Amino acid sequence: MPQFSPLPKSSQPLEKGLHKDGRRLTPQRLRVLHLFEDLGSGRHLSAEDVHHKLVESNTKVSLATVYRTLRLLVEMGFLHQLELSENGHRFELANDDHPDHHHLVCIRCGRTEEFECDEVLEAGKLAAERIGFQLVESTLNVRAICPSCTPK
Amino acid sequence: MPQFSPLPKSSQPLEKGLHKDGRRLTPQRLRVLHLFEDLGSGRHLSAEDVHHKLVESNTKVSLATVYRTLRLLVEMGFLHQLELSENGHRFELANDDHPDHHHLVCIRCGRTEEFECDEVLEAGKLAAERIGFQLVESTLNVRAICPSCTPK
DNA sequence: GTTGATGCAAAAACTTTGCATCGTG
DNA sequence: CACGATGCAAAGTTTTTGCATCAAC
Repeated sequence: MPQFSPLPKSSQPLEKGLHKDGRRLTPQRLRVLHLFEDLGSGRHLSAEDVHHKLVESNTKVSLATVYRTLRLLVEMGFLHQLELSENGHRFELANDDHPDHHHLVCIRCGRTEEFECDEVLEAGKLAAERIGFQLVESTLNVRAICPSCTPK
Repeated sequence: MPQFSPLPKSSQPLEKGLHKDGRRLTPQRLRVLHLFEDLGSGRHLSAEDVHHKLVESNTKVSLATVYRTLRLLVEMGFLHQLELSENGHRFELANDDHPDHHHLVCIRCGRTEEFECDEVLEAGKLAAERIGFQLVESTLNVRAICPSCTPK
């Protein structure tokens, strides 16, 4: 009988949120969320990354379920979906300790740094208000070239 | 013999930029750029949109060439590639009359509005400087829900 | 005439879906 | 034990690529 890594402790908010909508808490959903939590804030993973890491740590999960779960966790507000990659979406933990923040991406090597800026958040909020939209989130994407990729 | 719409006047900046790198000015490249110029600033087209519009106006061009041309025009700085769509990239004219601006997207219906904000640009510039990156561009993506999509 | 660009079709990359089966509640 | 979730494989999207041919320079 194969050895599986132990299931993480149940997540109260996840379980409650799921049951509220008649959904079920499954090991796969728990693992995906815990993967992000274990890695900590500020990690940007693709669906493929998530699948790889889970399979590596002996979690039985299909890529299709990873896609379904990531979409679900975004809808539920546990993850944010980032729009900064050229190829494929990336996901990060939506964490209260690490609120709305922005991304600085090197267009050559893909290195990504984060930063916070209240003025930017305020500007996004104002822009939405002024036109009568209801704000969901606003993020500043800064495209730049990092020191290692700067031509001498 | 089929009737083709007349070729637009040659674009000096496009022609010069191409020749500088040993590239060639082709009718397809000219048409793609002129499509954006004719539509004016603030239009966000997918590769498929561009292909459709060109074929509609009797321009013989393949989808593969549209993709190749869009990438080229972005590299050359004639177009910007937007990162705001869930499915597929969108492109817009990079116009001096219509400088760095930001996008407000309805996450339900996709309606997109633009706005400008100097504070945001300044924040992006500062963030890049502080970490030693060389700024390329910074845009604020505001995700929101437009009035028609707001639940009553 | 050279060599870069195009068109076509095939393939690659990414994501969704139908359906039988499994397992949570 | 009902019905939501999963796995698998197939299909759908979006984008890229190899290669023969075409055409800009």
